[in-house]
Amino acid sequence: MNVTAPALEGTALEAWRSYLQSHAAIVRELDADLHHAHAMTTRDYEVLLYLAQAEERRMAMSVLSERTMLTRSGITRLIDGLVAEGLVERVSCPKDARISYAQLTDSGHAKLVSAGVTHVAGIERLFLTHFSPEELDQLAQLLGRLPGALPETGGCTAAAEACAVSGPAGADGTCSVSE
Amino acid sequence: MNVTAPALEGTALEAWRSYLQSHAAIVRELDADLHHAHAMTTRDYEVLLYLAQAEERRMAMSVLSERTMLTRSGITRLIDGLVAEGLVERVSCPKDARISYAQLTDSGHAKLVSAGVTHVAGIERLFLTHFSPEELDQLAQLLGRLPGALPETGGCTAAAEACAVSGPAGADGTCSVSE
DNA sequence: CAATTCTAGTTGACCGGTCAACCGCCCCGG
DNA sequence: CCGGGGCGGTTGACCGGTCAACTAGAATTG
Repeated sequence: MNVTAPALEGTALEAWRSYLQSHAAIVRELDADLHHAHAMTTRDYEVLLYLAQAEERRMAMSVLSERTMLTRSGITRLIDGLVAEGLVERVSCPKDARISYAQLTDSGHAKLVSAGVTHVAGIERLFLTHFSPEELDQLAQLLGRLPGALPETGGCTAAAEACAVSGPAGADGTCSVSE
Repeated sequence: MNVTAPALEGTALEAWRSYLQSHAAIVRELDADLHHAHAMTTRDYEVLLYLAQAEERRMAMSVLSERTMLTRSGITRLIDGLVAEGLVERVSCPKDARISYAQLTDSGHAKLVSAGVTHVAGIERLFLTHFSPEELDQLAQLLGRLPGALPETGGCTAAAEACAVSGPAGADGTCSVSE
């Protein structure tokens, strides 16, 4: 008996396996870096970055939950943590009393900035340095076809777009955070 | 203030972001498939596959924990679950009473086989179909350089090697399970 | 052989996340 | 204007995993 579809033999699988394994290893390491250097989770970093990029540095919980691909309760709890550390505040919306915003504090912003340095360095070291610029283009072009990847914005104009931080689940942006 | 290292602008990031996002989306979907069709976790699938490929269809807990990149306690609990479902049995080692093996039962094997069909189909659908054979080679070649990926076995001989199922954390093999 | 030390596995406490139930508030139709 | 339904957010119960402490059995050494 054989579980393998006939098509799945030889090198096709190698791409898949490298894809999986490298991802696991890289993400693990990035997490460890961030945790070690800033006592912070990749998730934390991600939402801090989202907030920093947002209008007024605040976002409604549910918007945040969509972006991060966490459930609403998940985001509630994550923000609870950030609030406890003073990196974020909850502010309520005058227009709609149901909404509560998570707003980046100054200390949250500062922490994001310093964490960003190590995080970006990690991406550089673990991913980018392994390829030439042409190869990175190639990769972007190939991986862009996969489900979930942005459909390869051929010459996207605004930094805003290019910056749109990571995406579903455990992504991490690497964008400018201006001030 | 700017978090981004100067080098990290433009398209370089696109490769990284597609890499992250596609992985999240694909893995999520694969998980959902497996869960929906077989009420089983990708982790479960992974260890069942390891067991199926192992000598005598059994492995010591700690070996299993290395392979799956779970902690020993994690593997204990995971196996607890599989035992409860009757997919695996614990058998003790006559030579060394400290060791206990997890051994695949017939029903576990059957379940693996049927789950394998849907899982492999998922990989096909979500990953492989997006590329031509040449592109898959390219990808394998590029991704193979990343940390954690096997170093591109140029013409690896044995199926055994090619089959060495996924790797660290949440990998999933796609190999033959013969009997 | 006894004492030490190392290894395999399990267990308890906890953590980060989900799911489902819930509360409070908006909004829309009588 | 008020009653019901839908939406935003939080909360409780649980789950899958880690870490640290522990137990039992090997191995090593004097």
